[in-house]
Amino acid sequence: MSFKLLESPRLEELVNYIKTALNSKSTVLLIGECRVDYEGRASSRLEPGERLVIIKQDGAILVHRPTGYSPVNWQPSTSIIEVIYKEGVGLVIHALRDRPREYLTIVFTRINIFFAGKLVDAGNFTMYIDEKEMRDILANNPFLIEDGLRVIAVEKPVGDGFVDIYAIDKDNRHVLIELKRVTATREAVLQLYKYVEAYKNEFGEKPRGILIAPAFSPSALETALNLDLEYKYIDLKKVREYSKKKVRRTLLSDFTTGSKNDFSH
Amino acid sequence: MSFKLLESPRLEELVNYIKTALNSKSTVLLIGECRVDYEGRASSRLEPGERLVIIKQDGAILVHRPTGYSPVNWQPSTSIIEVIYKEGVGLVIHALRDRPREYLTIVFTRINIFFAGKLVDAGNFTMYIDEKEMRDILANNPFLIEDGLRVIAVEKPVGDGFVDIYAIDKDNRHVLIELKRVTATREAVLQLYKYVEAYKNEFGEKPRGILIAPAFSPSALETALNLDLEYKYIDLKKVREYSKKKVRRTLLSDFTTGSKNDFSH
DNA sequence: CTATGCATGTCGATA
DNA sequence: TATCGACGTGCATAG
Repeated sequence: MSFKLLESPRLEELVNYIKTALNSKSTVLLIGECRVDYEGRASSRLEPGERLVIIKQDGAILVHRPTGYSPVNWQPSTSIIEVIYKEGVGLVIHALRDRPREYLTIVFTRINIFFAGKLVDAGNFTMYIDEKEMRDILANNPFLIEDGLRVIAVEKPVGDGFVDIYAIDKDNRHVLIELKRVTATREAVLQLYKYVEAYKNEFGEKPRGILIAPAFSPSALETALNLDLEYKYIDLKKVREYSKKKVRRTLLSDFTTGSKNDFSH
Repeated sequence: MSFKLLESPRLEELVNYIKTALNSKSTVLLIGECRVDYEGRASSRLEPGERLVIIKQDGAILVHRPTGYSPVNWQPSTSIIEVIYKEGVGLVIHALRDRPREYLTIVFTRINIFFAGKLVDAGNFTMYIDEKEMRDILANNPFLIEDGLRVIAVEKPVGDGFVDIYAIDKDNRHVLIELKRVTATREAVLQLYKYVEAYKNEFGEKPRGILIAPAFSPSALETALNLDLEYKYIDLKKVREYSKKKVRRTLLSDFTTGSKNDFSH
């Protein structure tokens, strides 16, 4: 990684550093005092304070306060970025986004740290269980849901939606299965209900509706009961064992014991 | 702002710097090569690459790749953070979150930049139009919706939800109004439909249902038609004019003209 | 503390 | 390109 680092630079001289960095698709970090205006789908104003501003290699901009997960202001990667020094005002960074049309303006009155560097990051990112994979695993291993279940289709179009799994049970009844990877809410039950009703209208036969999730909110359980829908708890750890991707678990104990080989590949 | 900045530090010596920084509730930035494992609601693995890691003053952790708005991995502010140097492995940062129980592990094999500083940020943040304010403005100025409309309540409980505005029209018909600050989708129409149906069941009278938004998706329009619901376009700029908060617009021209007093307060 | 719905949601897939 | 649905959604608020 090649980078440029400046401590407490003068704002005037920084303009060209930033422009150069942006032109060469570097990642820029600025730490200092600024205020921020945003105007677009909504509008906001952030009064002066010390923040971290990140301008990424694809033009994404993040303004982070010293606390919290979310950036207080931002612009996704489609931005056009201008950098100007205005005497008596400060270092002005202006980001324009098309569709939706949005403006973001950052005005620095002091900068403590400037960093610009080309980060090289080709590392692969794998998410091991998302809802799609959970669906595929259960579709390929329907006994995890119920004995004697035969899966006919995944993402079967029903009404104006798609039910996750469509199957026939051991008594030859039709089954619509809706999956949630997290706690199922009433919304999930209503979604399943919509499918069941649409299926009934479309195919003339009322199917069983089963909601599968690792947990259920009370209102979900109540609604399921009222709407004559079934629900079934699923153990994600168990599902994960059937994943084709090998998942290497990282445990807290890896770091609290003295073992040195936890990360050997 | 007091801060500590190190260029290409040795990982061994960095451990104490980081611990000290975290203890004193400083914001920590690390730029270097790392890999990341996550395990919780889902699991993920990020192979080695150069990234920016932010540990905020409240314990929020963000791992940012050189592109994109979203952090590739993160932990919100409820984390417990451990920092360990493991010979032959690297600098290990471990963040544990309760509820939901989630583990995040970052392993640095090289660090180019270490920054730790106490950012002072008391600046006020104002969002000028969110849905709540849009609702209040329309409730206080119902003529913006329709002539002769009398608002009875906002956030009126209907069924197991709350309709944004409840009103009586000039013909004394009951009206349920659902607001969207952005393009209304079919989901928004279905939500309104739920309220209209629930109201009918609860109060024995079928109310008018009006969906108000600056734009509508085709399926929203179609669904509204099918479900006998009304829709009305609203101009957010017009609504904004009735806002009690004075909005001072920040325009691109502010920075492209020579004026120096654009940010005077 | 849980449940509910908004968000400048963002992001990917799809028609 | 617009629309749709998922997300490790996060987050505030109401009950």
